[in-house]
Amino acid sequence: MDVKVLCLGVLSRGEASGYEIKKAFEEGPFSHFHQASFGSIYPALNALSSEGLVECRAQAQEKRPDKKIYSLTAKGHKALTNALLAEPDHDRVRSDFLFILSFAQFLPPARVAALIDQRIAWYRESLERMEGCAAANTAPPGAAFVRNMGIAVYRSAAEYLENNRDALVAEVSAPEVLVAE
Amino acid sequence: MDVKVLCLGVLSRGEASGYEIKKAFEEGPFSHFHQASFGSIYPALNALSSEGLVECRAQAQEKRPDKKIYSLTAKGHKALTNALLAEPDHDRVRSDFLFILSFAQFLPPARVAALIDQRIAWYRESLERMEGCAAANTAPPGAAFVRNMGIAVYRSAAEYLENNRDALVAEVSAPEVLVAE
DNA sequence: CAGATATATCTCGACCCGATATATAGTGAT
DNA sequence: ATCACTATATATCGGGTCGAGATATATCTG
Repeated sequence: MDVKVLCLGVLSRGEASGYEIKKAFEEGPFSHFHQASFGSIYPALNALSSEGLVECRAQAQEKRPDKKIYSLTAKGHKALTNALLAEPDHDRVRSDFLFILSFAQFLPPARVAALIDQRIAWYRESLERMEGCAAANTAPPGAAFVRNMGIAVYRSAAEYLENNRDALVAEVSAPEVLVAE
Repeated sequence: MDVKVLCLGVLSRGEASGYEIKKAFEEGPFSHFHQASFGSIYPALNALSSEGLVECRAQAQEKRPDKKIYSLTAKGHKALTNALLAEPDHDRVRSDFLFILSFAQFLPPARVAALIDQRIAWYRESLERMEGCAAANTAPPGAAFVRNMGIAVYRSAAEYLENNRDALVAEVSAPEVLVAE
């Protein structure tokens, strides 16, 4: 599942510029399970264009760089459905937060507490954004399913952090006295 | 948080070879929130070695390639605690599964069902492995905290899939009749 | 006894991210 | 009123990382 297929997927929801595709991965409906940078999106769009999978229409803008609006061709739509039929790669998660926390014994307790508090706040903000998205009714069934799964998972993560924060901070604060009891 | 720091972290739990470090990311305690390939681990170990952050002791093995066992130096441990104090990068998730599912309307319903069933089975297997890890009591507090968070999140993901599977399959099976009712 | 799996290191091409360059306009702070 | 930051918009480049394969051997499975 490379960036070319990712772009095809975003464009299947409607025409967009490279900049708008980036935003779909930053704040949009794909933000919690995929991302792509400009350094991969723009080359991908060029390749897609020369393969005839997308069409490009330049929109001249006053005092702004021309907006290049891309849209899916019939051939592009076929390529997308074909790519979606492939066996998905296993999920990949990279969380510096969890890596750092797993060495909590090397950190000052106050830092551990702050790290967890920041993360809880981030989850709560993301949840508000995801829940407040009114497009949930009009969205296709798959998109709604995936969005609700994101909400369920984020909620359980936030709850875990809230319920176990104090215990961890206490454990890294108190020296190994507990063992003696 | 590059692979060099990741290796330092694994080695802080005890000496290990490059092969064993890889396994820590594949099946071990880091598997659900970080990963690293040989193509990044071996160069990282070499760099770490020439910086004096790790020591290498070659263990000659009969009829096997020599095992190079790395261990943390005092300088390496200091570098690790220092790196852990940095602000963590935001988490990154890449899930082809969710990307594909978000376009469920382009897939045969049987494929959607199979995709979800496979994923439920994968979560259940992972949960068994994570829960069956007896080292939970002896593990340092941070590691146990992170492991239990993984269990909580995986469990809620599996439950969501189990509870919503049939509804999604029904929605992508039935044509847009529901709108008329 | 063949084939798969596990141990073990290492390299290389392809791919991708993050930073940076370029240009302009609006917004908030001092 | 000016300074700095953010947003819109495209594009490239260096460096980091992945996945696949090369190499070698032993053990387990059918």
